[in-house]
Amino acid sequence: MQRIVIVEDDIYLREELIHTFQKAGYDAAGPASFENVEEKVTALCPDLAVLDVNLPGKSGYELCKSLKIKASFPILILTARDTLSDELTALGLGADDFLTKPCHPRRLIARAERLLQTYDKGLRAMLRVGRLSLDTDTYKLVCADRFLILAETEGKIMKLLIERYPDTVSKSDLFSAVWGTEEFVDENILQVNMSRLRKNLSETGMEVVIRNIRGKGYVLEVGGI
Amino acid sequence: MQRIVIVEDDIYLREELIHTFQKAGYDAAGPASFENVEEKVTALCPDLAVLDVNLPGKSGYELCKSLKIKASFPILILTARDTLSDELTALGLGADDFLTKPCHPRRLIARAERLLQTYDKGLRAMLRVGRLSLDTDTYKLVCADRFLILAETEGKIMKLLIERYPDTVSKSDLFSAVWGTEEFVDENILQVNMSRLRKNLSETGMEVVIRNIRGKGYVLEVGGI
DNA sequence: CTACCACTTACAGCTATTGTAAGGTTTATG
DNA sequence: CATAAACCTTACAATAGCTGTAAGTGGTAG
Repeated sequence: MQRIVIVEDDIYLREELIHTFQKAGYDAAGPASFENVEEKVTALCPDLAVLDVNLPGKSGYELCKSLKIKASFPILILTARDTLSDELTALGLGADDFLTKPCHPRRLIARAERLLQTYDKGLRAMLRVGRLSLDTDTYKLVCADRFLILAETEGKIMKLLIERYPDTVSKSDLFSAVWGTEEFVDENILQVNMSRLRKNLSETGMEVVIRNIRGKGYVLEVGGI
Repeated sequence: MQRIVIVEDDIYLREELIHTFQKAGYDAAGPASFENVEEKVTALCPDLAVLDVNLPGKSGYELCKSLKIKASFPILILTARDTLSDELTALGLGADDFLTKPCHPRRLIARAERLLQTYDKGLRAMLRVGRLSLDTDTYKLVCADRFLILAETEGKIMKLLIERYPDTVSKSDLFSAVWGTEEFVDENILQVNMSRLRKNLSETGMEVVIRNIRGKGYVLEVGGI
């Protein structure tokens, strides 16, 4: 479930926002007091922060700026209708999106979902099996405290093995996934790349093994699962 | 602050563990009821889970196994002294570390810290400025929904610009960081690579600009901060 | 205007990756 | 235990992408 943090001083509006998001299936929460708000927000590891910048003492602007520097999540700014968005951009806040309040809940949800989707793409590149993860853009394979950057062909093999884990992957599936054809012209090329991949895995000392099932294909075996 | 989740059915032991970790400066918490424990644990995005496998109904083993498959955090297993760790490994739990209870708080903290450190390394490779992040192993640069994989030289330049953000970085600093020498033999090479880097950034449509300060050096400017 | 700093493009050497070739090892089976 | 099929490994050459050099253009301060 995706977590949304609401930063809003008006208690009624805050509860309403939280309720709106909860109804929409999100894990929504918001701090009641504003001491160390920044820490409170980041500690929650939210997927999205909804932030009212018209907080008491103008601190909302500062909070937005400092969150922006470190945040790994998008920020949706709520602002009173009479505060021009030009003013906000002029202040260099540059949030991911703006919305003037009061606003229709459906409009808010729609904007929030757009932001969540956009930011999610960055994470979609990560495949995971147990403590093993693979970045399918760079083919960086991480396992516990070790990592390994695979060449493209080896990376594609690893990708399929992880996607199909814990099932055995047939050779023809590997051929179509890596070379785009089932009629493998040279049967050997897969084995050569398997060999290279296995060598890399063992040289890095990763507890990851690719086991061959005679006549069936290959399976991934991850240590510590 | 790093978050540690405790899964322990004995209420007294649970509170003691939580207290121990809180005293040590961690954000510790643990669910009181065991419905949907798995969801509850993952929803908290912990940096470490401490798990008593002797939960009622043997469900502790199942929980550990299913967490292990998806978890991005290490798991420290607590087990009664009479349950042999061999039995645990035999069950294919393969946790990141074991500890028999009761155990000395300092011992527990030490083990936990070792695990946190180990897993942290994978994240240390990530530099961040606002919504911009750089993996210094692969030089994958991510900004909002776009990404770009930089060549080594361009990546090293980007790395220094991010590390020094928002300061201006002098040419000689760039030379020593990228080529390891301040006496830049050919002044041009830096500009060539700057040119390539800028071209890549703009072609990807990233809101990231490298500005030249005549006679001083270069600064990074990230959109949306 | 001019000297200096900054930018861009083209080119050639180098390195990592890839597929081919050839030969070795393991495993199932009669 | 002999044989064939499946699987594994190493070496080599072609290729593609990265890097620095060269050479020339554009912009700015004094």
